[in-house]
Amino acid sequence: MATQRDVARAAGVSLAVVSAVVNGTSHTRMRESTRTRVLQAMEQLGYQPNQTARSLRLNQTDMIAMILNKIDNPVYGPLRHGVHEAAAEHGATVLLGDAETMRSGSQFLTRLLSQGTVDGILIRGEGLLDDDVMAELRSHPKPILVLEHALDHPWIDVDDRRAGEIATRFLVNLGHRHIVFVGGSGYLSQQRYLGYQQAMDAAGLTPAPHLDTGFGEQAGADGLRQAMQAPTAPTAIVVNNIMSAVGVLAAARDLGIAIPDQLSVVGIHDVDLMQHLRPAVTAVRMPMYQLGRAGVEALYDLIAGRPSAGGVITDPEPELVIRDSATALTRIRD
Amino acid sequence: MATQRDVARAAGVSLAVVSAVVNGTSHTRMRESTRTRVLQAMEQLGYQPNQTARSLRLNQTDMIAMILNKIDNPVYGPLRHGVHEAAAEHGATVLLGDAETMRSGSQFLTRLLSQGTVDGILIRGEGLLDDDVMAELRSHPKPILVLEHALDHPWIDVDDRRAGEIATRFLVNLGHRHIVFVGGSGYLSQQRYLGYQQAMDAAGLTPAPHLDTGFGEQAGADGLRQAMQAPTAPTAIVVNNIMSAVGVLAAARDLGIAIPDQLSVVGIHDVDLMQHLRPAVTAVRMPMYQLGRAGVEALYDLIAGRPSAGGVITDPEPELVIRDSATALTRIRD
DNA sequence: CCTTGTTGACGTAACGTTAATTCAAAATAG
DNA sequence: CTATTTTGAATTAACGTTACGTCAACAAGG
Repeated sequence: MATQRDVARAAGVSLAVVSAVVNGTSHTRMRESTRTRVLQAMEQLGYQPNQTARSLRLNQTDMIAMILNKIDNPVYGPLRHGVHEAAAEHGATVLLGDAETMRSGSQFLTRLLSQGTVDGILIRGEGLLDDDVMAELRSHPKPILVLEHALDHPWIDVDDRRAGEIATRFLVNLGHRHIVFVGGSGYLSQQRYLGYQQAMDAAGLTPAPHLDTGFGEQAGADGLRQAMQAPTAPTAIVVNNIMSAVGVLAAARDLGIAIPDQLSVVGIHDVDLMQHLRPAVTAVRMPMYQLGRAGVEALYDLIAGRPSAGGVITDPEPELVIRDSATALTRIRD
Repeated sequence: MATQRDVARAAGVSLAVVSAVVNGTSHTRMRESTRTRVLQAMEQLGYQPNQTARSLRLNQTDMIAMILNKIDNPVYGPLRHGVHEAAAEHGATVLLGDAETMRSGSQFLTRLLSQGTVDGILIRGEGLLDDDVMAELRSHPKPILVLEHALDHPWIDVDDRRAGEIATRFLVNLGHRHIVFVGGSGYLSQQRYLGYQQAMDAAGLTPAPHLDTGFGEQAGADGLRQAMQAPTAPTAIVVNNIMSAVGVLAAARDLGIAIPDQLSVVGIHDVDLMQHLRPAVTAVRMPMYQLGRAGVEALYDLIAGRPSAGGVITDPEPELVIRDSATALTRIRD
């Protein structure tokens, strides 16, 4: 491949001029005619800048890493989208990694920890990385931004507590009095549960304990089964994470529980899939796209050494998307 | 951050020795005591090799790019897994890109096209990239391997035709005679349809035309609606791509069609989600993990200038996973 | 006519690695 | 005891960029 040296030779100018043409540097000036001559030579030789050399020289790679705990969870679609878009605006590419495959000594981690690979790291799922890995990451010379609440790192997140509250209040307003909160574990789920509690308290209802059965479809099924074993069965259920809603629907079907007639369901996080299930699932949509964008901006603040605007994103609030899985309580229970 | 020069100074040796210690080069020899002294200095200074400098020197980045057309399609989970794993065995990291966001001039593309960013490219969804983008990619100096049938590039793929055949034959063996093939578009879908045709022909049945409604949930719903408008309604349906199965189930529910009693459904590609739907979806599982691994191996053959073993992966055959969405035809129709 | 400023460019030193070459000292051979 | 080989290392030249410093030629100002 052609280098700047080749271009310089072909255009009959010095290296410095070629570099200046490539970068539009103002320091090194030249005649317009020279510029076009260089441009032509570049065109003719098919010159492509060498990123590696550039990165070495500038000590900056224009790449950021994003670590997610389960990449193909559809809730990350808009997040990824926002991150990629905002990164592109900063001229950067995104190196995507899955926390699940990030054991200590993994290739991805080694790559991150060696110098000069990325300009910064975005991470969601801090809780899922073992301490060794986090310790190694913390030793990373480039900034790290956590996309969820974190104690010892700059962080930014959507309003999970509020989402729990919105879902619950919606059910309360529909007349439900026995509402359970199902699924999840860890800080985020706890925040959502807190929102649930808050809404229950506000309505003068007693919150049920958090059925923290974990994540994914099976967690939803397990949660529903547990919930139905209570002395007084709930008439509504807030599902902590959206893929668990699939499991809730399946388990309800298996148990002969009609949704929404016998049980109303509201999920937290909204994905395309939810409108294609039957019944279509009512869910609280989180501003994940905005989280992605804001995350990148905050990271670039850090990279530039500017103070970074972190904390909870409140501007686009979590938004209730009403579909078919929740309905007003008509039968009087209890 | 500490460089080899710092380590050399601290250990009282030359740069060459440090480099040799880092890489275990045999050419530059040293006393064991010197080696440990260097190792200690590295430890003490927290030396991390600079990837960028290494890449520049070696003209190799130990990164490969993988381009998918819709990253969060769950069918890609195992593919990604296989690719990451095999890449790790080659000491490489994977740069993941989405074809959807790869327009001409996109950041990701620019990055790929500039020299020295990746050692090779894996791409699935060639058909989804416009000609400009493909032309640009083709000019890329590093090898490209296509993870689906391609005319003008080395390629490797799972056996889509066989999958269509397996799904269809299963339904034929269950006694179905009116079987339609729904969803998809493009080469891959066509292959699957070919398999469908083949199985129909083999059973002496007339294949229905390909209802190529596209991809995703909506495509499934559309396909089913179209299929039911035929003069004689089908008793079974092969769904070209798995996420469309969700749409088929939803549309069936909306139309009052009981699955599997009135209509048997078999999907191509299997994902976790399918066992959590009701009814759980019978599907043909494709060896995507193996495709990922084989793809990386083939790519590294190309990179090393060895002849690359491409073509259709036949070793793990597509495998039928029987669940609840297909059943024997009991009512005599037509 | 000399001074000062501007234009248009060139030379070169890094950035951190790796690997080829060189070389002194020690070990071994004859 | 000298000649040769081996050991253990040091020097140095790239890899392709970028940006600082320099500088000749020419123009404008006094």
